[in-house]
Amino acid sequence: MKTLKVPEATITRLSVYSRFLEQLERKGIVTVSSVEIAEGVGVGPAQVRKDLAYFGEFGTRGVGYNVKDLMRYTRKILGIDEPWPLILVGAGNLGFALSAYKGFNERGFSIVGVFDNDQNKVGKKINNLEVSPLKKMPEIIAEYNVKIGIIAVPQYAAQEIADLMVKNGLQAILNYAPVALNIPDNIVLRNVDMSVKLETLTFNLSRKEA
Amino acid sequence: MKTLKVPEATITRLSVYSRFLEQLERKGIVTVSSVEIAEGVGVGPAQVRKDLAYFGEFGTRGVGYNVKDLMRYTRKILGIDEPWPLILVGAGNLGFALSAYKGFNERGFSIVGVFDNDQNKVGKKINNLEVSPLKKMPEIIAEYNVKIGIIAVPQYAAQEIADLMVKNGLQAILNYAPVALNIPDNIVLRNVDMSVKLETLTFNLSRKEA
DNA sequence: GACTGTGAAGCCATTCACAGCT
DNA sequence: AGCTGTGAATGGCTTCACAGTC
Repeated sequence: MKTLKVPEATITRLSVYSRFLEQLERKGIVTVSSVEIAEGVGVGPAQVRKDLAYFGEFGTRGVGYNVKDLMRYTRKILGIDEPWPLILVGAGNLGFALSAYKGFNERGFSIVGVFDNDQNKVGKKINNLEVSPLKKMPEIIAEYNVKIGIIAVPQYAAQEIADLMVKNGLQAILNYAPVALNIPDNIVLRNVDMSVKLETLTFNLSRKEA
Repeated sequence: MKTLKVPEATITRLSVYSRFLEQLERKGIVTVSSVEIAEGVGVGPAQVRKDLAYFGEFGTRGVGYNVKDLMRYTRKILGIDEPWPLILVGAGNLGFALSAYKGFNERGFSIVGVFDNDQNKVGKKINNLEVSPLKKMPEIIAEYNVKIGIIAVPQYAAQEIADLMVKNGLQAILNYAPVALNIPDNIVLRNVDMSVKLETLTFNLSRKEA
């Protein structure tokens, strides 16, 4: 069992396999082969086996993988065998969108605090949670033992929020603001850009016509 | 000027550069170097130059790139020099989230129709647009000359909607349902999974502790 | 002197192909 | 016979390093 240097792409796919396995389990399917997983998620079978091989030997030769077990393993590897509390900063359109989204809960995440420094937004209910002022952040983080923060503020305010999150002890940040954040490298950072994927679509559409 | 085999990763970065250039332009900055772009978006300078080189020679040696021009070029390459009308299917939580999100508009996209086959949702207002029944899809597509559809329905309904979109002549699909869709390969498809990025965070957090 | 554009080198991820198990 | 696990081969993206231009 190797441990070092797992490609980021492998983690991404692992997350997809994990969700696919859940669907199989719900259908009562007991065993699955790498070919079936591959077809289900749209990658090659060798890729599936390679990805899993980074973490151990989960299958049985001649048989395949036990769906329930493999699902548990993938969740464990991804670190979602236990629930994660999140805080979200930015109660604008995107922040509202994110906190209303149920998909996070299904994967073991729950937003325990929403913050904004706009007085007009503080106190408003957003998906059953009251929007709090930024100064309450340390309190909520301590109460729920939060490690992960989501940034959904405008670009110009993002760095300031990131600094605040780091100062308050968060260890990972998911950033939806379209800007490169400057943070210590012991903090895990991922950036999400909602319109990038749309732009890869238009790139390909424009190109097809040319 | 080469044309073939542009890596998908290059398109993704191009989209990021394009947004960064917009910010520079708004600040009134006239010229920018590959090093500055690289620092601004978090990649290497050689990467920036290579990416741009796929599409032409936009810079001046010894000087750098003209911000306004390069911004226009990138938008042109990405196909977003003209606005794109979109339709969205699925008026649940995620659909609402997406249609409320202003970031799409800023990049030249506008949702011109929201559909759902749930009678309880049809007729409701969602961000100034009335939710329509699926059978109105052909009409809206024709009226606005829509080419791109967004799928934001539950996993079990996604394939059916994809088929419908293809039948109605859409040429590109952005799929938020966690399932591998089966569509003709002349249709451009991209999948978005909202929780994958969160799971790469938890993977890294769990690993750090171990 | 500064910075772009690019062939070549280096590196990393994916795919192949088969040995090994059931 | 069927399917996993994996070393080796392949392919592709990224980084280097420098020639070319202003």
